[in-house]
Amino acid sequence: MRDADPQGDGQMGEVFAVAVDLVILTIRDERLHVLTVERALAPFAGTWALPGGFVRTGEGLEQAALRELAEETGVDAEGVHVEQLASFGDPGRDPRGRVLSVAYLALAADLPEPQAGTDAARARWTEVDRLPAPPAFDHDRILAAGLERARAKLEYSALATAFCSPAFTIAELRRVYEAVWGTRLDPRNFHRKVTKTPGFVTSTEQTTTRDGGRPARLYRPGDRSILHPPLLRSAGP
Amino acid sequence: MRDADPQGDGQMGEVFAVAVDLVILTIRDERLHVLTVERALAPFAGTWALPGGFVRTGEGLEQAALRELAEETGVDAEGVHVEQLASFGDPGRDPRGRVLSVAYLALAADLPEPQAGTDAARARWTEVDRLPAPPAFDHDRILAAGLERARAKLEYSALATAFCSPAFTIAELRRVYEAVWGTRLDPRNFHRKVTKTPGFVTSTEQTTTRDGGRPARLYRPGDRSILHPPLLRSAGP
DNA sequence: CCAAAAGTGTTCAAAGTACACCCATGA
DNA sequence: TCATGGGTGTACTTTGAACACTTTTGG
Repeated sequence: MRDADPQGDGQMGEVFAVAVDLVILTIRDERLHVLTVERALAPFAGTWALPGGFVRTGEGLEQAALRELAEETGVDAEGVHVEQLASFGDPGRDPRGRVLSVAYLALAADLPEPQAGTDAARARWTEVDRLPAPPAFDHDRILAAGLERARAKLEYSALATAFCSPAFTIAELRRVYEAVWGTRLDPRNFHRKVTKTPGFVTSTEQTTTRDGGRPARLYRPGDRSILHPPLLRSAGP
Repeated sequence: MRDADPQGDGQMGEVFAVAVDLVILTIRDERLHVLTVERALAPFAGTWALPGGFVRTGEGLEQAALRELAEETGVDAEGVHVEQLASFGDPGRDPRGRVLSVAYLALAADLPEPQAGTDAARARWTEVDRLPAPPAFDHDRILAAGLERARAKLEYSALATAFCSPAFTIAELRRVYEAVWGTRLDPRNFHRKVTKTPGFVTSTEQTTTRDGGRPARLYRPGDRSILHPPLLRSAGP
């Protein structure tokens, strides 16, 4: 099978168009938001969708994702976490033909209001649990996969720092967890846990009072992406 | 971008062939093995590769993965865990043209010696840390992703039961962890931990003496796929 | 001064670790 | 009988949860 002509005639392999779609998450006003666009053209004109587009000739997948990210948000890859999420390629998911979409998950600190890209689509931040249903294509499944991935990875990785500005306080990091998980965490125990997990955050000498009260020390992301031990959501009572 | 003709002319989107490749893992002789094929045709004739093939017209991605799995192992999906792993589609990864490969991870109980599929390729089980280097295409990266996924998921999911026969003993389950992680676990504490994690395994009334010694109770996989609390690899001393 | 948030100490409970010990089989 | 692995009890250590308390700023 592997040896069929890759430009096959449909016997050994169908011809696909390949798109990248992005689940771009950020935290605004202590709530989790996703970047959505309103489709201008058919199919699904007028309904919301995830930003994305086709992979160009000679372009890598992640390269395409970063290009779309820049087009939609005006942000270069600097400081934004991007990882591949999953691929969706079942027949019939796009009425125009056989389209495989490679979904990417991007996590960013609070970004400026997005600029519409070169395509005529209005982009905006939407709170994830106030989305109008349903989106174009199978983008509800893609978004669900992105949210699940983000929620799970907060537990055992240092991913939460990707939602923070380059220098952040422990309280700001805690509000990331609270927004993504929809829970409340004890500020004092959280502080201890984070600062005692090796490689999670590294202390700077600076402090800030931007949250009011006593000055809080500023931290930068640590050098480890996997946390041992993980920060577990409690199973609940 | 999303609105380009999906059968585009290379301006708005390149034409891809889409393949599925499988990382099929099992445990034989208490060691982790992966199913490999020896390529008969160019490119990379004579080198090992992961089993896989092109997605056919009108065929879903997982459907294609299950078909390849059946072709290579003679096993139907029954009792085999299959999940999507990641996609690899950078230009140049296949000398024949632009090929995107959607990799799947499959975990199975010890299977009979594989039958070669319809393609002229010899398939066999290979111990994962005794693989001759390097494989065809970027299959070393795909395999590495599969191993990492399997190792990580054992911690926080009930995935290990996918490596066991339908009725298994706790010791057999423990040997799965030991093989995949390459560690030793205390049989007594492991037993308690597994049987006290709700939904991990469900007890049957039967016992077996196939491992020698006192009869061991047989278990079936439980109803939960996510474990709370997880079975953690220790960070080490 | 007070309010607010940062950060530390302390206590109790829950979970993990190590290992002594008994159990039920086959040879 | 002994060897072998299954399974339980228990003591000790580590971690987590709850919360009283002190610290350092702004107003």
